Amino acid sequence: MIFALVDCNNFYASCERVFNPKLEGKPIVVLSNNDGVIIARSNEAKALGIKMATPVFKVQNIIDRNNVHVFSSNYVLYGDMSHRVIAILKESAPEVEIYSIDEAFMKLDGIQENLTEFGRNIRKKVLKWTGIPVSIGVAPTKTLSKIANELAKKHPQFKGVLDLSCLPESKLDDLLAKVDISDVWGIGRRLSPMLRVHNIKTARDLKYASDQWIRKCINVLGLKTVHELRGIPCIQLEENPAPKQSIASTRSFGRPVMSLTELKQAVALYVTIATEKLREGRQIASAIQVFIHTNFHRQDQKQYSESAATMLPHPTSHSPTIVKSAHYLLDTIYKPGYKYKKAGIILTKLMPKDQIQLDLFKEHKENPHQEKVMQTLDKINSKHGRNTLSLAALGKTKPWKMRQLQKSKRFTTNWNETITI
DNA sequence: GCTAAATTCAGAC
DNA sequence: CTAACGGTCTGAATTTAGC
Repeated sequence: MIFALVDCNNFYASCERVFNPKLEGKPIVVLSNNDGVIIARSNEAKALGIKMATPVFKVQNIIDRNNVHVFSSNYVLYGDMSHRVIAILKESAPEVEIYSIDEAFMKLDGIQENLTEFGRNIRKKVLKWTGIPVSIGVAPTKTLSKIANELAKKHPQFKGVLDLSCLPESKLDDLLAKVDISDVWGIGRRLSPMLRVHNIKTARDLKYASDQWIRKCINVLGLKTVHELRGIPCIQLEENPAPKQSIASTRSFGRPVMSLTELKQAVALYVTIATEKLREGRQIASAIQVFIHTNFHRQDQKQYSESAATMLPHPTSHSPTIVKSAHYLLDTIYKPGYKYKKAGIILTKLMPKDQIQLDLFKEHKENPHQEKVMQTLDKINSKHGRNTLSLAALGKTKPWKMRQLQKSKRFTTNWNETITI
């Protein structure tokens, strides 16, 4: 088998740069929702020592001194750019798995061409048509293609494309010996230190670890990783992802929230967001969880964190019904006197819309009227823009809504935002 | 003491 | 100027509940 992993370089930062070419060569960072932490950096920002997931205030002086350009995250823009990149990949190979907003696996079996050349062509095309630079790693397993991609990105001599599929074993091992254990797909912050203690420090060390030991000290996923490093494919390409099992919508607030009224407005908004996704996937939810908590980072303030869950009256995607349940749960967990920082809802026990499990003892049919109302609402909002029509429960002012002070325009999806001067 | 369900942990990006 | 630290999702392991 031959896999390719295509990964957009510094994706969010690159998207910002496409529509603002003056930023070429300049340091850029993109912030999380609520402008709290750094979630993407251009190469220039990385070179300044700005690390991933750092709270902005901790590197504010580096930002100021070096005139780093700072953006709030603009998911509408990034999502649209992602679609454009994926569309090009899909016309280049028959089997493509969209792995994340900035990554895709491709199956390259049966391609006669030299695979490095093939990769270079894709790279050129994506850059020309979208403005986004990508790196491509080719290998006999997904895990190795991830490593190939990392190496392609890191070492300029590969010009963005590295094919490990035709390398002799000893050469491959030399490369794997240069890959830190924490950079192996599936080895995270708990396993890396544990493995290092046992003298497994590189991808090569892990490749030659004993199966029994790995099974005992990690788990079956660890074993799969090891086999994949040996070139034995254990993780298949998933072109059609399984339907979602849960849908969450959770946000930090732009300022502390104390009142139940405001929490209810926020939670109603999160239900709206989650049920839109639910209906888009033609699913319905059977249960809901709600949680609230104070700011964990404020040791000077009293802390409170609670969650609660309930079954919905019947499986549904009707937002007013779900808001009612969410508000009921909020009533049970809310305690006055705390400064809440974050709230969220999670829809669970999802099922396909057309396969409602009928309860033997309950006379409940999905109300066709409710379904119609939701369809009409979705139609209006897709035609006239999100939020054209929304529940009164969201409130009008939303003083708690997240900060996004430095957001770029939605250049590719909104007519009013296409031109900048 | 078993299985099933719920919860927690760890991982990814 | 203040004060300031993401969001979504999955699969396995672990814990708890129900018999």
